[in-house]
Amino acid sequence: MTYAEFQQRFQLSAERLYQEIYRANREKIQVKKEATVLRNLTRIFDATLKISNEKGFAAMSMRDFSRETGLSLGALYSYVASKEDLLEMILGQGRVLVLSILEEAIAREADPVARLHAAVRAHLFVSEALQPWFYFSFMEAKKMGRAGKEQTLASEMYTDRLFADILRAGQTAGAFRPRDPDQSAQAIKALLQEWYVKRWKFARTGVSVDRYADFVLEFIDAFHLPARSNRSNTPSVVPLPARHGGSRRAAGAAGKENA
Amino acid sequence: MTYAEFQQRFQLSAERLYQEIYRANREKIQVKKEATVLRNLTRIFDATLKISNEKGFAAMSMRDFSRETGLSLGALYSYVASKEDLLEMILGQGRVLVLSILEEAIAREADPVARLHAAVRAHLFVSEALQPWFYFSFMEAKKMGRAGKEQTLASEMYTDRLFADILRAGQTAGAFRPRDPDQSAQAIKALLQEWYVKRWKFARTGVSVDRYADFVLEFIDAFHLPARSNRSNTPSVVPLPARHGGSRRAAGAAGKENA
DNA sequence: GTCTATATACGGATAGAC
DNA sequence: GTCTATCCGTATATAGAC
Repeated sequence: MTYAEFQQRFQLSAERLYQEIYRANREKIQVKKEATVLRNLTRIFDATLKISNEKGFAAMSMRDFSRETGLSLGALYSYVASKEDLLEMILGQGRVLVLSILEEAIAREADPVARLHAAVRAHLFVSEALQPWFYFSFMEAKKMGRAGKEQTLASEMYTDRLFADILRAGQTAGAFRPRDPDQSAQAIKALLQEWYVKRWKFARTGVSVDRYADFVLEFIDAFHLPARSNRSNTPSVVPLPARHGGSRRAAGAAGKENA
Repeated sequence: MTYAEFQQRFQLSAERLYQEIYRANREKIQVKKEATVLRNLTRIFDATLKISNEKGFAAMSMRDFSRETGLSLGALYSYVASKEDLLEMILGQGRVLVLSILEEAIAREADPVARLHAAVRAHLFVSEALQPWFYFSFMEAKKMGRAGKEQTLASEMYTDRLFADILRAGQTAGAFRPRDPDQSAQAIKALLQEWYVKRWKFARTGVSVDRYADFVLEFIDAFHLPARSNRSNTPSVVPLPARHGGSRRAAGAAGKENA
């Protein structure tokens, strides 16, 4: 599957995420006219992700926030009960959406190798479609209260297990070589994480999700698949020609993970 | 090389890092008696890393800080000009130390495979010895001013290139298969980063640095080395037995990356 | 060198007019 | 529904005694 095909199938976007957050918090929001609420919540969430991903949620003042959204302080507080509430609204709902799509994407695959590939691609594609949210979630999750942290941890362990189970099943079926499934799952997730945490690097080198997905899968396959399917000296992912013009963007790139 | 051997050779510790920070900032510090300064700076840096790695540097108030160090607010300000200054002192000096050790560790290795292995092990071992600093640096680097961000970026690109150059040289020499050296370097760094960013996971599963180093090297080798050396079905890194008692620690673990 | 007490500003949050 | 004006706690940072 390519990213374009994924998008055609799942129609995943920030707007979709925002709608889900709205649906889950409808009663807490004072303003009632749906069209208005959706328009302003979009501004609110966009601004939160933008400012936070530049300098951190804690460093985002309500006044920065007011300026970026174009709404006054008073208006903001008729959408959001508190700054902490804003954090939990955003973090809470995203996880559900991500997991549901991941599961739907691998459900139809029976073959272990196909399941592994589908899961890797799906994770990369979801994090591509919702990159600012993923980065935000990664950086800010620890600042939530006790309940929020436990949910984050649970969801982290859930995806670890999702990958580990695919590997275990594949090893039992003889499709994968014997490798520690738990360590492999964690390593795979580290490679997936790289896509949304270090996105500015990929932007600089002009690597697309599809290209990165191919690369990651070759890397993972080389370790897990039997040697026979892994003897090639001509990878599908060939080196790019050196990009001498790339350094022009270097100066301002640190911290602009959200560009 | 094992971690124990690494430690015997380099004697790397938080104290060593703190001494280097002190040397680089000696004239800015008002207090002059060296023994006193070193004792209190140790408390100051330990407290900063501890509190920040729990809830973020921005959320650490000077009163938290005063309580943790056992020094009054007034005393703190005779060591540190401002909170921002504290951030830059800590982040600035660590990078230099890390790079010097990395280079020293690979200098004596001529063979490409040995160089790659030495670099991977050295990076893991340095980040093990200075884990709180690495985590802090990863999470807080973007909150620095313009100059600080550029240095961070430069150092990030420098290590990228260090790994990419080893791969390139090895490919020219025929020791590695043709794989995009830049993408590989980034992937390797993602695996190294996992060690200090998700440390609570390794603590939970009881994985040591040495064990993780073996795993990462097998993973990397499977992708880069010619198929002949990569056909084994009996990896040196065998799966651990399942740990059923592990979930007891689950509840409080999120956010305690620093334990 | 270290403390306590305090100046000063900035933060989140709310009241009430429109 | 949105705004302006403002409350009030907490933050960083400093002054000056010991």
